[in-house]
Amino acid sequence: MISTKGRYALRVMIDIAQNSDGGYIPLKDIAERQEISKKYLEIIVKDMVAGGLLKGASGKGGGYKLCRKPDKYSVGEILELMEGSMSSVVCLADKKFKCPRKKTCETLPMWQEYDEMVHDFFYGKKLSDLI
Amino acid sequence: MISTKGRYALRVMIDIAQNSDGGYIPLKDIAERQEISKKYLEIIVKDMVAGGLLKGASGKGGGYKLCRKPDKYSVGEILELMEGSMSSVVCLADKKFKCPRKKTCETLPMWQEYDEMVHDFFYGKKLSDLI
DNA sequence: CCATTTACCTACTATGTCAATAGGTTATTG
DNA sequence: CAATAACCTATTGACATAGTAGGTAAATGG
Repeated sequence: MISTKGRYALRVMIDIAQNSDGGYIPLKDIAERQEISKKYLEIIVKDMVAGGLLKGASGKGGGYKLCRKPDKYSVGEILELMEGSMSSVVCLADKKFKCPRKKTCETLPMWQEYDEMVHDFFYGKKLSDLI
Repeated sequence: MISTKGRYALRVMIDIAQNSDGGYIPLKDIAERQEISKKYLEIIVKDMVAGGLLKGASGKGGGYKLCRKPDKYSVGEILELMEGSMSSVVCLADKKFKCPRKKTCETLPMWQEYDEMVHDFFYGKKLSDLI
């Protein structure tokens, strides 16, 4: 299940894409439009800046803006940053996780197939497709 | 992320399908083969009986067996029973959840499309496909 | 008929994540 | 230099996960 972090992040991106003319948008405005607590959004937006999705600027006239054009962001990239690994099972989420049943596991191929499908879906969708 | 409940349930089903000749398989045997705590499996298997996936029998010669042939179980049915709703977002998981942004939500169509894809994937896969 | 086997039942717990809230400090600019 | 806005650390309540613990009830083979 996608948590608020991923969903809100997506909405922030869309909000900025729709309301910015290239300048910075203060978080206060985004929070009001999206009806999400500004305090909570601060946490989310901080991760988005650290992850290279947004650029932030302090002081008067500051706020947040996109780093790229909307068609250069995939939804998968945004979700993966906020939600951590998008893998369906631990076995595939953690590279260091060495399952002793790996060779004989009857379900692993299905999880792999599933993960691939999900990956393709979300990385195929661009931010621009949502606007 | 699929939890142990869903994953273990699937493994129990496969284990029974592979090791039963139509008779009951004691949980002790399944737990040993699968290397999962028997105590924990009890909880899982209990839900599976209640959900109509397995049939249980007490006493000597008892245990668990499948109710149907493996090709009559879909993976989706098993996962949905153990994990609850398979929906990607709250908005779609809870029928009673009335989102005030439903009409204007830019992301909802994507979640719907995603949920449909996931549903088709897991309901298309049968238990017999995993054996 | 009874000891053994097995399912079935209730309760508890440690750990972690989610979704926030609270209260500050730093940076920028009109 | 005051207002604006990002940035930072810490805390919290609620809930889910992944079990553990210790029993009772039912069925059967000897």
